[in-house]
Amino acid sequence: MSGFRSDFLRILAERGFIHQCTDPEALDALAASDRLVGYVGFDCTADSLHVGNLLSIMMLRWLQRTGHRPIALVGGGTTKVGDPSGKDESRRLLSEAEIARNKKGILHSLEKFLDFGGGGALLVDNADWLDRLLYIPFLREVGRHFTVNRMLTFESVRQRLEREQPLTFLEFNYMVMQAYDFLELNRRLGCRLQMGGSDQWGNIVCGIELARRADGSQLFGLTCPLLTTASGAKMGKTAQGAVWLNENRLPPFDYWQFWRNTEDADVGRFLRLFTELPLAEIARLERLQGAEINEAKKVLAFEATRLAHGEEVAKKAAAAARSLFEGGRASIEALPEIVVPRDRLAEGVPVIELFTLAGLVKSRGEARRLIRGGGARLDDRRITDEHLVVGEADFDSGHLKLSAGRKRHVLVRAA
RNA sequence: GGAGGGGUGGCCGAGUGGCUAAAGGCAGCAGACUGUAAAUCUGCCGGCGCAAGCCUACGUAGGUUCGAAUCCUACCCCCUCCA
Repeated sequence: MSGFRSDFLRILAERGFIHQCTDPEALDALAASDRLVGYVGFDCTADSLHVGNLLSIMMLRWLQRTGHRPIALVGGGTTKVGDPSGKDESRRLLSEAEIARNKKGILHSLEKFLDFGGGGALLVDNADWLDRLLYIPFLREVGRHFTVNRMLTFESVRQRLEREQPLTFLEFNYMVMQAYDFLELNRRLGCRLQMGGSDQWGNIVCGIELARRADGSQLFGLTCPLLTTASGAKMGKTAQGAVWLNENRLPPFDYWQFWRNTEDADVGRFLRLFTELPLAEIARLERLQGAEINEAKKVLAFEATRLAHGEEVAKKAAAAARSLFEGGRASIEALPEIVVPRDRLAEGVPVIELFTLAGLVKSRGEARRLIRGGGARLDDRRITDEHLVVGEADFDSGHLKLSAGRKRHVLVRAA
């Protein structure tokens, strides 16, 4: 598979992005000779993208870097329907206002990775065409190219039917709409390629078939593997939920930490997928053994954070981690922080409450347990008294560091 | 339409009148060991409370009882077999 002539496919193949691809030779020839337009769809269910979307985002980024044009499609229209893929239950429907807010957040995520400047990447919303469709004309133009027989064979549909879980007609239409998106993007913007996770294969192929039947044009599909960690856990999920790309959802320091705590066995693979370091450099890092592999993890954390949050922020996160874990001066400015008014401090605030405010624990009871278990620290001193009250006197330096375990820290600032 | 089985904490899954905030497992959190890894071991793991205790919770709504996840009634949902 590595005999690709185009930079785009060669890089994706070398770095491990390619799971399945329709007609790779023809796509390669196209990418080698022309400016290719390709897209990925993101659904609109949250106001930030997360690490689970990162493979797709990186594919778009490489598309742009190798001289082609990436399109990010947000599913403002399809989100009103809900994708049955892989879900065993229907998604809840979102209101227009929620969708608008989510779109803004998604653009914020993407802007870090793609250049939306003139002639560059494009952000489109399929609501622009889906909202205006008329039922009868749509059925006549598009619906006639789909057979229900074929639709029933798709994995997402079959699963629902086999488990005898309800699949509404609304959801059943999801693949038709996604297929139509591809057709529409091809007609409007000359888009020839759709990429996505391997779970999107069926939907993508649907679009390719539709375009062939409706317009006689050849479109292409490319999917990336579904990522799991070496231990088999789903990539990008932690205890607190998804690993978000937007800083308002997840502090950059925590993002950095997420990558820093990668399992040994995943380091090489992740460096290839989630950074843009040269492969030779990655090969060198990957060969590090024992404790030395920590160097590779720091590089991974820095590079990944740089892409998502910028170089300055990545440096701060790295510095904060260094001071936290490797001693050295207090360079803790990148830690997540909360602000407590001075007059409240004057009255005295129970530590238990501080931990709850900082979001390090979910309830006061959990804070107590943390203290009893010896996992709570205040400026690196273990807290032994769960009734401890923090007052203004504890804030000579203007801030106080709360720690839950070795890895989770929040800075409390007096204001 | 008929017969039977079932809905329990984030998930799986025991529990058939008080000893049940509910066994066990998974996931999670913390501690120890390490390399901020993995594996292992220990503790914790509904909310409020210093505690005693109070509140919330075993599909939903009622009822029986001193006392119900457990018994009764109705309803909703799911599964298996038959027509």
